[in-house]
Amino acid sequence: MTGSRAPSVPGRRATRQRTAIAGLLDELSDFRSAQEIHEELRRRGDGIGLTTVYRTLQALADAGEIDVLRAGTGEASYRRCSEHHHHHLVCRSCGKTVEVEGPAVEHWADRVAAQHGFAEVSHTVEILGLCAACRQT
Amino acid sequence: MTGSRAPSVPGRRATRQRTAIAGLLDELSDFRSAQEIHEELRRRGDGIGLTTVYRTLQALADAGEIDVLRAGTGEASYRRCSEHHHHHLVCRSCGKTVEVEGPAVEHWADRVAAQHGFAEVSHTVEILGLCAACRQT
DNA sequence: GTCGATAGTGACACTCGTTGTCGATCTGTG
DNA sequence: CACAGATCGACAACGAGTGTCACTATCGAC
Ligand SMILES: [Zn+2]
Ligand SMILES: [Zn+2]
Ligand SMILES: [Zn+2]
Ligand SMILES: [Zn+2]
Repeated sequence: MTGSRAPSVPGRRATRQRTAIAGLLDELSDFRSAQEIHEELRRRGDGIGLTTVYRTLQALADAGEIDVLRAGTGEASYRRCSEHHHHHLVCRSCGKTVEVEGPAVEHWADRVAAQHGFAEVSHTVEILGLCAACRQT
Repeated sequence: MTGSRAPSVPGRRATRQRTAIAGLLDELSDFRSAQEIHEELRRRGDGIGLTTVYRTLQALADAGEIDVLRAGTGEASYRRCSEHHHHHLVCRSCGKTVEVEGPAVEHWADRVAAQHGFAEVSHTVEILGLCAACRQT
């Protein structure tokens, strides 16, 4: 289903490393840090440099192919997401992630910004909590 | 008059450095990083260590006396805010900050989290844009 | 006012996520 | 296949933030 995503961008070559990273991201459903992704790839025997992982994730994020989540510590986490605009509901214990939408929020943000004379508006909305599974311990 | 905010907390002493930091925060209306606050205090002749600035801001944030904003880089910025729950509308060019409220957003976040079985919910909402002044250039 | 316990300070070393460097290597084209 | 240049990755460097610890300042007790 999430099969072959052509690099398509001119000057962007398909390499073993990029294929491995993209493949792993397709498997995972929660946000993972660059270091976690690097470790997992190494564990699987894919020799790959940490620098390359950082740069590839950065490029994918810039291209809008993956979402970035900056937790409290400033450490960035990455996740392959659907294309349309959405936000995340994340378990602060296990990292379980749910994509959520909220037209009301989108309108509110635009309206508030306009009322104060702001333009070219963007916004960040993240919801953190404890999922049902993590609560029953 | 945002005059004298008593340290009041037992074991919390009033020092020249803390008074200077609190005083500067009272003057400023936009988010400033620890380093910017440190520089400004030095410029004014208040000899003060960067470590102390970091720790004092951390303590004030923990005590809920100031708000923390983590920009894209992970660098934290601080600002004295009103006490009730609110969010921020920030100009990405000049840093001008407006406090905004949105009951609709609060309810939406709680409802969405509950629907997915999440508890102990918190959220982060920030709106970025270009203020009217910055647009006319 | 002075004394003393102790919270606070700050120069410095250090952590850690992330980025810069640059010679070696790989890819895709002609 | 040969080649230009994109890419890789080990290593060094960067920068925000924290830990350390000897020195200092605060403030309640006297
Ligand atoms: Zn969970
Ligand atoms: Zn949105
Ligand atoms: Zn502005
Ligand atoms: Zn809120």
